[in-house]
Amino acid sequence: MQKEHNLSKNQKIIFDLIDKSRGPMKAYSILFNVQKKGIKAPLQVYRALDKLVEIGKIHKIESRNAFIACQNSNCQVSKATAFSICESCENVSEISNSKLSKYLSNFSDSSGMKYSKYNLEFFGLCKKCKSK
Amino acid sequence: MQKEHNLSKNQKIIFDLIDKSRGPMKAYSILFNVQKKGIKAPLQVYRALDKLVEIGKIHKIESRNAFIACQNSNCQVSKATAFSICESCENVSEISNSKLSKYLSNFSDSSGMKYSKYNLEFFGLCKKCKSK
DNA sequence: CTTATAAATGTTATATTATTACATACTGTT
DNA sequence: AACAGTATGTAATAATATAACATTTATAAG
Repeated sequence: MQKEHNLSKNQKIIFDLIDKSRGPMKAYSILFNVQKKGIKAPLQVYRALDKLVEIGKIHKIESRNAFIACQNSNCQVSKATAFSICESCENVSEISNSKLSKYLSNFSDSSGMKYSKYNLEFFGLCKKCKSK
Repeated sequence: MQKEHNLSKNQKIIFDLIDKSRGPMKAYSILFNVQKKGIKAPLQVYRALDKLVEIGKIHKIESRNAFIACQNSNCQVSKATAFSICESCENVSEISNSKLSKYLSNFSDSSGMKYSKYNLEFFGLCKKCKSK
């Protein structure tokens, strides 16, 4: 049961763009693409991105400074994320594997720290690129 | 048996600084700190950082755009890294847990992609910050 | 030793990513 | 209507990172 977040005008414009995109999008590429819709400044983009990340509609791919729509319908908040990234074609996909997420969500080490969030990025070559 | 990498002058200056630092250091803070040693330009710093990352002497904390010395003596290359990050004091430490690294190194999902590298960042409150 | 090659350095300029600061407007309560 | 919280608009600037080009140093092969 997903809480309905009524996206604001800018949030909706930016989410729709990212959601339609094939891969992760960078902030200034988003900006360029939404200028015709009246969004003129980087800050307008970053504010929408911040909110969309906060509510889990998109995730940030930290190693790429790029944003991707959540591909995991029951992922309400970005607190347990895993991605596979092709180092050749830069294709990114979200991994939803319940064993992995269980394992990592319950992970604790000797430091006595309780983790509330994690982000995991796997790198390699995707099927297509491997066979080239 | 660790391959001896003879660091160059700039690499050594920058590695020593990061290694002595308590926590992760940002590129421009490194630059500021090594200017008295004759390193004047961002690119000189980034080139040394790139090399040090490549040979595994330091790691990049992607979510923070910062660099930390490898705390794991047998980690020759940055191909399997995990960190715990306190969201309050920003303390970062490298996790070396053989079960975790085995689990992740052997992980494969349905996409048919074979991973050659991963980076995992856990977030939470460290012991000190939790008790405040 | 010298020639070739790769790696590292120095320098300037510029590209890319992200935030500060401040003013205004919209949305949903009580 | 008054308030609080959220969102927007705009300009300026900070922070992070790379491109391009010239030169020098280190390493290895002949």
